[in-house]
Amino acid sequence: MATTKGGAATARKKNAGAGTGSARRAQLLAIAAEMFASRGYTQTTVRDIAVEAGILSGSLYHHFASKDEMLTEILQDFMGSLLRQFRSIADEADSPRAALDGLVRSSFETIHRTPHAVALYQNEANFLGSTPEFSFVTKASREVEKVWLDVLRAGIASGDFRSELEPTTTYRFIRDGVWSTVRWYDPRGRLQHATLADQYLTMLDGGLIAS
Amino acid sequence: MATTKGGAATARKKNAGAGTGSARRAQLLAIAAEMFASRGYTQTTVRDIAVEAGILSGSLYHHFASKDEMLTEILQDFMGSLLRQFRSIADEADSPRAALDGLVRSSFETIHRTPHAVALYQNEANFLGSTPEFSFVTKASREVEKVWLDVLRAGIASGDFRSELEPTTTYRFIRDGVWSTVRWYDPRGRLQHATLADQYLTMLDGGLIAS
DNA sequence: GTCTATAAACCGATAGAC
DNA sequence: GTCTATCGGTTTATAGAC
Repeated sequence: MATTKGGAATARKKNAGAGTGSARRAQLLAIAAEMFASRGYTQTTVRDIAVEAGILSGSLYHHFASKDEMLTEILQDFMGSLLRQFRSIADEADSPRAALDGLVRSSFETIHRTPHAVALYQNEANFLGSTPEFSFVTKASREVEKVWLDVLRAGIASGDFRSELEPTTTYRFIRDGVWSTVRWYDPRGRLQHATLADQYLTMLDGGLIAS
Repeated sequence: MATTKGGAATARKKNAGAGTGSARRAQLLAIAAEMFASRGYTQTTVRDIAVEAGILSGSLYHHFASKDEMLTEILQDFMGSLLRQFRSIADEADSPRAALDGLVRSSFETIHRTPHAVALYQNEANFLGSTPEFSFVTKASREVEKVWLDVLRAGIASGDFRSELEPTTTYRFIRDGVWSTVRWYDPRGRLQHATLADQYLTMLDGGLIAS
């Protein structure tokens, strides 16, 4: 744990000199993310990742200090960019309705763009939350929640959203309904992510019951 | 695999004679379910379960042929009773609206009553679906989907539900939104499952947007 | 940057005594 | 029904040659 950054520092140094970007490191992380997402973090062995990358398991430790470090880096990159994305959408929206619409569409876009990271977060976040090493995940989740809650509360206050809705519970229902999509959505299938967002917003905005 | 039922048969035999019910077996399964749900199936070791039960890991194999068998039995009991429950609700409902209302409320009730089994199904179903031994889970899931889809289609056909909704996608959104609740709902907390169902149905029926 | 070789720990499962 | 004792296999991770 104390030597956690050894391999990483070496890789970054070399990369900074070459100027090509740490392509190898990023490539290995992409492989790891896909396998972590599809078969689960604990079910994926470092051997599995190495074989998929065409090297031996020991060689992975030249790039990463531990298996945990791979997961940490994947989730940190994901949570960081997600939070920035959500904040900019909420900041630039003209109305609570437009903000919520943008947040939902951005979420489906994210599922389309980085399904592995989303699935990983979706499947392992609960377990990870209990270990101190991954407390940053819980922390980032709370920041994201704050953004959505502000939008919902503003909409209820302005009369745009129904006042019967309890903000926190409503947020959780929406969040889970949207992110769970990653379990069955196929990025290469015929159902486009924008269409999916349309369908979800149709249901969410107007409800199920015909008037 | 061939001797899968050895331990079980022994336990049931002894139990049938004593007439006390296979209380020990059920108790061990309850312990296993809770640990599988809270820290994940693969992250839970047979040693963990044994310690929690106050025995040694080897002793578990007197009751169960394998760790897999414990998971199978938990999920089989759960999926079976869930399917029966859903079918009876759909059959006895007077209208599509009443049927959907009943299905949703019954789901929240199930989360309240057996949170561990729900969480287990929610967290491991995707992974389990790929192994032939647990194909019964996927099969039961499809039967459940059929019940919900019939209700949604009937409601759209009768004009009770909005015709813009695509049944399959709508079902998945509802399913995920409802079942995901298990991740944050506390059965012993102050928020009752019936209240939660009310809040979800308020959002689902009428939508977010104020009229 | 990768390979060879291996350490150290852990896992599921078994055989047989009590 | 539980314990003692242990086997065989797998896992993460390390040290050092190339």
